[in-house]
Amino acid sequence: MAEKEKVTIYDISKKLGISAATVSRALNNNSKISVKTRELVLKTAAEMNYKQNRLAQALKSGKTNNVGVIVPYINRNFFSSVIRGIEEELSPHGYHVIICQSHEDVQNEVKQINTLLNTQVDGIFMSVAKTTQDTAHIQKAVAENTPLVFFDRKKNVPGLSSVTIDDYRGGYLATEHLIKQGCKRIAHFSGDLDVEIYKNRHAGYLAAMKHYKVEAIEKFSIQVNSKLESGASAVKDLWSYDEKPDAIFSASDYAALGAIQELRKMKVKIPSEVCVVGFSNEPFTKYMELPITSVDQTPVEMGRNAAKVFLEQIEGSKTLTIEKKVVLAPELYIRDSSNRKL
Amino acid sequence: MAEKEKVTIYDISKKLGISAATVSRALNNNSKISVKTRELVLKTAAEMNYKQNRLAQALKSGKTNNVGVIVPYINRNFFSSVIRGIEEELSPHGYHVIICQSHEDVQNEVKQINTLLNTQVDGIFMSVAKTTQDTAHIQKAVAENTPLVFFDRKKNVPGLSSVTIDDYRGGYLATEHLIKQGCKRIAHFSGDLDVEIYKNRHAGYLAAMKHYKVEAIEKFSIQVNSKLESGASAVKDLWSYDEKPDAIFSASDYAALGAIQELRKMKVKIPSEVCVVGFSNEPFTKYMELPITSVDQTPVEMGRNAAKVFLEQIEGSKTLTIEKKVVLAPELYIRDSSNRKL
DNA sequence: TTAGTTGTTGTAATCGATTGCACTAAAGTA
DNA sequence: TACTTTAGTGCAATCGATTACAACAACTAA
Repeated sequence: MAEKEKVTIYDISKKLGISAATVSRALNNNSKISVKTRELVLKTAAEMNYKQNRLAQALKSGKTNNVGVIVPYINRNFFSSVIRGIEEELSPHGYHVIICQSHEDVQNEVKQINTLLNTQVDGIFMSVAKTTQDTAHIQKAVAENTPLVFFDRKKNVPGLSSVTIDDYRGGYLATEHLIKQGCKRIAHFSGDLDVEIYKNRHAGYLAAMKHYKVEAIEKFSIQVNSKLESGASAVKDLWSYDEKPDAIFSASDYAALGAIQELRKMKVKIPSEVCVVGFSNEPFTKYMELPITSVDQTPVEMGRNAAKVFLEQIEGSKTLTIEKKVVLAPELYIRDSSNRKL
Repeated sequence: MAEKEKVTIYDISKKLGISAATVSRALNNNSKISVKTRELVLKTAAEMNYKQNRLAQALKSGKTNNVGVIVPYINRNFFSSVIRGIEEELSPHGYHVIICQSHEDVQNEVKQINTLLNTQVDGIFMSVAKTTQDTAHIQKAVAENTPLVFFDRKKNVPGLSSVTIDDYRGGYLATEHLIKQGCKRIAHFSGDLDVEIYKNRHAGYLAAMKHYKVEAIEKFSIQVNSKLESGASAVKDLWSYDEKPDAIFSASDYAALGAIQELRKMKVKIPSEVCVVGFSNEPFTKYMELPITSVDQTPVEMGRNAAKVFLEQIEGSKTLTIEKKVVLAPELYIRDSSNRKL
């Protein structure tokens, strides 16, 4: 009884004694069909609870209305927010979003791209794994004519568009803010400088220092990872020096938090003695007893923009691929950890 | 030049002067094919860079290897973690995960289910919107024979499986823990009691109170939403009474945090004067200067389990649908906000 | 030598929707 | 009245892969 009774256009055509072609045309609002027939078909289709089989349609048209998103981990706030942006922008256009995780591993990236191409997605969005160097797998998407848009972490592949934030500017803003708080010895916790985003944040930091003629002490630049312990141990290192920093700009919120916890243990007062600024505006930064100043990457906006670039790309002339680089402005959220003017 | 040259089995068959059927069989390791032919086909397919068109295959087989997940918002930590679990469990089986957001609105839920059914997904996972009452749209999936598995927020629909955590037990554990800390006047911040999970947490709270013979003062049960302000204002209400609570078990981490912030303003000492326990184990709870005790819902496990239920359901006999209710045990993470034995 | 196997491959239908081309009948024109 | 348009439909091929059934060759058994 609970038989899956899938109604096709043939069922409708049989019932009405007309051809399936006519039914199809009526359902698609084709102009060369009489009003009478169209209404009859539409009415019958509704009655029979007809549902278009998008699979068949996809096979015929070569368009699945599916897009794939590849991120390192889907449950990182930043990535899930970008995906939210993509979904919300694309959903009204009838697209579905398929998610894939690379687990920060190029091998997986390769597999995911291949299976996505196999399932004939209409486009791919991706933020590459930290370790990704070779871009052969990405070129493949280009070769198959599937639009691919990078977000946040990109690679330079000719013909491919990207949406990123201006990490340089983020680094600059954060540092400038610290300088304006009166800080003179500003340390920087950077991520892996081989990764573009961290390199840019670092460059922004240096540029601000230079612009305001504040000396950037070399040993004050420390490489950390996005873990609390990493920030804590960096603080320990820094405070072993005679001259101690009076501010920290961390490229990671987690390292910033670790630093704050360590500083508290050392009874260093924040922000009066040391100001701290993080990066990413992770949800926890605003919930702390001492809320942490951070650079927001506007992830939802990033997703929306990536989606828009994709839409332009497929709606535009198929043959002409336009490489588009969208750079979003980061926003500095000033909170207690660096606000001396309370 | 960058022409999308999709190689089909016909191209292979033409090149080798054999039929497409033979090629198909060779590629599918069909037993009734000579080893020689098979190897020749496989070799040629590789040379021509043949890629199976899974769309055509899906149309033929009626199986897309896609599943849909419907959640209120994808960028809530809990939901994205569940999705991660689903993805990681299903991906090795060749499934892709399509995500949809209901924005806590039944209308959207209806639309999403319909479009998912249209695209012929092999299964649907969902956590219903808070306001969902009517289940007609869900029944529809049942009628079309598409397996649907609820997680966390479920509805009672005959034949449908679900994976949830034992909210009752979570409420009980949290309350029991508070009692063992010596708390006697334990308040409860509940969510909307019409929502099953909140009702159960509340019931668990009451059960523990009863079991340990601690009086559950009625006006100490306050309904809040998942916002900081809500928790803060609930604290204000409570502290207007002559007899004040010495513990708060909040069904929401956010309300718990709001409560803590308000208590701090009032110079109430935590945990010595008041112990606080939250629910969900949001990432921020462990990062606070005063880390917050919370009930973990093991979201990734929940996702994995939901995926397993789905797999059993489709791999088992198609005709026999088994309703399976998986209930996971929540875990209490005891942290400083309620730990007096430091 | 003939009938019966076994192994291998081809033919053609199928999944459901779309669409170029052909055809019919009604309307318009001379 | 005879001829051209034009609106409305149907036929059949197509998208790419799968598979029941038929066909055929080679080989075995009688």
